[in-house]
Amino acid sequence: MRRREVRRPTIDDVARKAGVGKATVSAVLNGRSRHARISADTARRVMEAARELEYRPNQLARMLVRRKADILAVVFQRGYFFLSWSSFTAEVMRGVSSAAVELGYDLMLHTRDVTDRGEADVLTDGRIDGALLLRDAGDPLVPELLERGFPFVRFFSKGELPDEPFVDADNVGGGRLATAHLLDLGHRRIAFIRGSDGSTASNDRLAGYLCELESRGVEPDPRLVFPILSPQDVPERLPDLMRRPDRPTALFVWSDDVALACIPVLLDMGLRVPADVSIVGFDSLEVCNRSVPPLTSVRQPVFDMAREATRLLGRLIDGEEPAERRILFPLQLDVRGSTAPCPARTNPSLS
Amino acid sequence: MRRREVRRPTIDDVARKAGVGKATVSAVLNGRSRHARISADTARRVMEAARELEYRPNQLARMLVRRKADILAVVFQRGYFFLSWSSFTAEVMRGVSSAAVELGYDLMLHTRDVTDRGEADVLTDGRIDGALLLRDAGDPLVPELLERGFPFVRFFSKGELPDEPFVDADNVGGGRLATAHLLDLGHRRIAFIRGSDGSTASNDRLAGYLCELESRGVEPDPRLVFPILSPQDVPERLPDLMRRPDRPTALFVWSDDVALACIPVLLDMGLRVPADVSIVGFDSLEVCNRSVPPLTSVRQPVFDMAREATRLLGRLIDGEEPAERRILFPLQLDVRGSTAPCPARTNPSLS
DNA sequence: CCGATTTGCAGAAACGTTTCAGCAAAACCG
DNA sequence: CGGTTTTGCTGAAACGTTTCTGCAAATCGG
Repeated sequence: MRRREVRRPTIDDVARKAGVGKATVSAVLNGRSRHARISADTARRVMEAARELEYRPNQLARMLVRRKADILAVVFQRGYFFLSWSSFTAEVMRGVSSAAVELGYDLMLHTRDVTDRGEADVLTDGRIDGALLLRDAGDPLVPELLERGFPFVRFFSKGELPDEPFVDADNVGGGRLATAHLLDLGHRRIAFIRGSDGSTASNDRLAGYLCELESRGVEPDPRLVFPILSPQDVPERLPDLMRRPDRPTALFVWSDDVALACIPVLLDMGLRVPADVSIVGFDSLEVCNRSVPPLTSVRQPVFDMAREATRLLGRLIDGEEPAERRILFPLQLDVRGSTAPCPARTNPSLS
Repeated sequence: MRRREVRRPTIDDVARKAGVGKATVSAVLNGRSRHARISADTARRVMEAARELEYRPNQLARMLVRRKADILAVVFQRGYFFLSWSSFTAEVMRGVSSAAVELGYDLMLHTRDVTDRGEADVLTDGRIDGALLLRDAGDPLVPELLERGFPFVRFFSKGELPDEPFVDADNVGGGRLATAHLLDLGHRRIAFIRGSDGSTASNDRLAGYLCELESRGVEPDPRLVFPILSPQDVPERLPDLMRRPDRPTALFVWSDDVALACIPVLLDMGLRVPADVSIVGFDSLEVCNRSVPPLTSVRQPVFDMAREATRLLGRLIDGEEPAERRILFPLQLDVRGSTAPCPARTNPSLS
């Protein structure tokens, strides 16, 4: 596919052909001319020349001089992006791209394996106007970007630093909601399947779970807080929890993707859902309706949150001082088919 | 987050600080100096100055003058990317990014809603060195790019034009493999669930299915070729096929994602898998092992194919004339638990 | 020790755009 | 009609790199 060495026409070619200066061409093509007022006749000539030459401005040159790339980066936890892509991630990307289209941005995914130090460099090297960050708590990238004054918004995790813009859900409240639902159904041995240590979302949900248990006078059992980080790990890990003699009668799982992976594994162990074990997920993605049984889940407006985060980033890039740079979305519970009253006989803690 | 207006240090600043010309700085930092030979002492001074100033070259300027962006685009069928992201897509991206890292490329996803005409313009505007295309048959973008001499590789679809580089699997062979397996199990009423009309992959698998049926003397029934384009559509569409009195005893489904979505729906209809209905998927992704029952599927080396396509693209960008610019991967069948011998009594076409 | 070669570096051009400052000509005002 | 403002456009500077050309100084060969 030898690259055809026909030089693409430049703005000079258009200017020459139309018999005007290139400043005029630029003004005509960009419309927004503060200084230059263009006569209708000249504009027509320029347009015609551009059309005939099939002129398309070189975006790199534009970006360089305008100091604006019209590109946003989406930065996930290192390695996360392609390792454990999930329905959740897809929904995030849908929300981001929906807003990006409206604001006129393209999206970039950084895949190069860079050191922590290098990561901030890569983001601030001019090719990108701002970044959406889905990163763990205590990430060194965040203070680095903040210090450099590079526009970013953290989403689906809580901002930790003063002045750090973020969009998150009320995960503590969500944790309470799910736990309260299971308690109301009579469950007492409720396990919380948590995610990564660094995930503020998972940690907040855990906090809500503990808080609700205590406020209802149920003693939390630390052995019922059980980490499963990804759907892949479920077949191997979950049986460890469920084969205990005092196994839980309900699972509150930090993510829909993990919760959905639990169902076939439980079935395989001879445990029916929800007759023997109730499950509550988190996010309430569309797939929750398609599982058998449909998954009860705390609804997080993932699409809207991603959208809002992107718009906030847009405002920050434009140099606006948004009234609210820390946005918290409320949560609510979608009760579906995966939760049922606690089966009295199989619960050793009841008698 | 007012953008700190500290000007980033440029190559001039480094040159001044080190007391050398900027050509020297460039030579030192890039190493590969054909013309310039640098003394060890000068190199040290430059490095030191760069470190002290925390100098990071502006990539835009580099890209402009080098006429190289070190960025690859991944271009899916319009709208596909975020609408129906799936395990398959994730695997594709894993393969692409794996090769991209090795070759030193970043990845870009185009999300802006552009017209067909505009799409080629966006790709060739200088921000990107080459593109990986996952597009339907007869896509107007392809001849456009070919004519402009822009480097691209089509993957997971068959190249149609002369000289068009592509990486695909032997889908006809795969279709025969799956169909033969079901025929061997005694099935005669085998449905083929096909994807989009434009998908060469789905069409080739259909061709293989028809070919194998005929070569075994089984009359193909056109009513058993049934389109379901995405997992979301399964609950609504599949019952139409399976409620017929002469319903098929086996499904050969064009994609794992759709095949996996069929299992709960069939269960819901009271049909056991594989006792009542056998299912064969396509791709044999890792998730096939995690379903209940595990999904029999034609294995397509998605990761390797994506990787190979990316490497081919790399060579095309470098202006090499690769020996083979049309790569076809062979397929094989992974028999798992979702296929079983045909149940004689429930198949009206047998007697 | 003299011419030829190599070494080490600097200045300037180039990449293709946007934007700033300027400048004639035309239009306007009293 | 003389001065001010507006109109319509142009040339040059700027963006921050890489790379080409050139040129002294150092080294080498005999």
